[in-house]
Amino acid sequence: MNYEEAKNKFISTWGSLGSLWGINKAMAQIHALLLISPEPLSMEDIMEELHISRGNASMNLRQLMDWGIVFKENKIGERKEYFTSEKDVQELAKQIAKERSRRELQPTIKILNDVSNINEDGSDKTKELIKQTKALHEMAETLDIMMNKVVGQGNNWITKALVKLVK
Amino acid sequence: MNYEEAKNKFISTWGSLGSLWGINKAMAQIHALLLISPEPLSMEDIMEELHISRGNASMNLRQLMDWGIVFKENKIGERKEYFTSEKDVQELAKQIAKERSRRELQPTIKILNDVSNINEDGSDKTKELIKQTKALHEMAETLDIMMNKVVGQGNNWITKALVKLVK
DNA sequence: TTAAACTTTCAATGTTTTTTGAAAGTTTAA
DNA sequence: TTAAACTTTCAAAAAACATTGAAAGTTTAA
Repeated sequence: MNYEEAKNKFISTWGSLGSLWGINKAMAQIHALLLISPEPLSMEDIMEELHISRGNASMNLRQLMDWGIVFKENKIGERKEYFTSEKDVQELAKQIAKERSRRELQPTIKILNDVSNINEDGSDKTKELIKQTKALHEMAETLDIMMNKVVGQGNNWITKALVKLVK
Repeated sequence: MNYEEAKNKFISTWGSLGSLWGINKAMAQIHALLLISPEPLSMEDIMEELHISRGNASMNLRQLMDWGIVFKENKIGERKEYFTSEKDVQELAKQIAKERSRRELQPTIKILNDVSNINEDGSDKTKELIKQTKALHEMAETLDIMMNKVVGQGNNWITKALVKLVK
């Protein structure tokens, strides 16, 4: 496999993986491209490499910046904007975990909490609803703590120790 | 909030969360319904509760069984098939983690491995591609271990200890 | 056997999401 | 100021994905 093949394989894999994880293909592909690019790229560069339209590039770059994993960069003496991705995968994971917690997990936790606090009326179905949503609530909170405190935090020794322990 | 409201809220929340996690809405809703149902339900019951067609119910039930989180059950003397979900959320998480590892993470790890092993040709871009895919490969393997060995395994004391440690 | 009771399949249809591209908007240099 | 260089927005088109429902398939009781 030569460089071009490897690059394309990586970009398209990352792209289809992205959609499984709730971000769209173009967004994931732009991210993949920036991640392996030693130099910042302009919007023009990105459109060309990935064969996507200007609008598409613009919108997805914005989303990536909202996620905090892609940044604008300005070359002195140039009007054009350039983009780079967070290159440290530890930091990348931290940022992604943090955002997914905020966008998905926390709203879910709130609803699980509301639902699990309805009035116990003695019926089987109410008991089951309360029991199961309580259990999910507890699990979601554990997961939330993991995502915010364990992933990518400076205390990465925890992960290493854990992996050694269970491997 | 009464039982009906709470139930509907739970089902629709679980349904839209599902699509964020890569399974479709009907599938997630069927799962939610079975999770809080004290009795096994027939396909008819499910179609009625969720207002979905027979075909839809059939296909998504099959997928849930493929994921190993929903089971067929036969009532004696009855021809009809009934369905229940895995009720233990710990076991549920284990099963989901295992399947996602198998379906998504492991194929990705393989590709990251292939890509990170291309010939180093001395160019900056090749160096960067190798460096980044190696880092992602390592991270993906750590995550894979976590998903298969830590989540839901009998050794749940690990999770508890970890949460206490970092909370 | 047969036929009733049930489940599965799949082409057609409907829905949602993504993408395009051209017009509107913004910034900067002169 | 103006106009060139660039970015953003958004309605319309395309693509992807989910759902329906009727026909085909399967199982079981008699």
